[in-house]
Amino acid sequence: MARKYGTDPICSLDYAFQRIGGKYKGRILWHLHIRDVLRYGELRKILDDITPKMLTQSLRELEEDMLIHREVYLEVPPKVEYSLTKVGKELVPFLHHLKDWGAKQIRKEKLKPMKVQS
Amino acid sequence: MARKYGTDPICSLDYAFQRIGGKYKGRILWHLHIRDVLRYGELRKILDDITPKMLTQSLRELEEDMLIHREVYLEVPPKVEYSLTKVGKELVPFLHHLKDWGAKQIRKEKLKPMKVQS
DNA sequence: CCGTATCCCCAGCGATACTG
DNA sequence: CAGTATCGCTGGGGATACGG
Repeated sequence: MARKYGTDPICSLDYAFQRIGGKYKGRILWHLHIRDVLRYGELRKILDDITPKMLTQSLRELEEDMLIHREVYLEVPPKVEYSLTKVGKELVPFLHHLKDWGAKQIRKEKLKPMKVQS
Repeated sequence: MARKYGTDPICSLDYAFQRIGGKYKGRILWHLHIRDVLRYGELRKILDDITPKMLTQSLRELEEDMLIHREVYLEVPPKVEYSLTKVGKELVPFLHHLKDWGAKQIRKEKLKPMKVQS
């Protein structure tokens, strides 16, 4: 394999986007920040638009990039917990900022449709 | 059309990622921050791995989302300048920190290949 | 409960040529 | 100079079924 990402990163910004880009990674990191520790099934419920395949895939890549930690408990029934690593936690302020920015834009959009009026 | 993005955003974080995600948008915003104003041809040179199609497409979407401003000068030869809007500038701290984070990870990776040694 | 294994689709991206 | 127009590809993502 040797190529996890489509292309080599052009710069550090590119590098960062390759790691936290994708459809679900931002939200996964965010919820792990909010709840601190989450089990596989909990993540699946929270991100209720995700398939098991995509969830596993996203989690594996985040783990490989050292952004999250995976703790397996050898029990019956099995139990697996995910949490942010130190490196992953360093991204929290930025996710927060980005989230606030997004919320602000959404609020603005909601006020716009008034454009078409007499 | 009516659907510029594949899916409706699930939350504000999702919303934000839909706007600045994609392969080039982050870098475009970043360079507009650094250089303040850039012409089409200048952007094309700086992002030297981009095709005119992708550059135009990215710029149009960023403009539609009010993150950048497009100023056309009716001259011969034609001249078009791009710059960040107020809303776009609000993303700069985020991009800055994300870039620093990326740079830090890259530095770490460079020290790792020592793993395979006697 | 926590995942794999398959198969498939499509939107994002790329290459190239052309134009006001 | 600053873009369009066309066509083609490919890998990220989706649906569904199954396994330890």
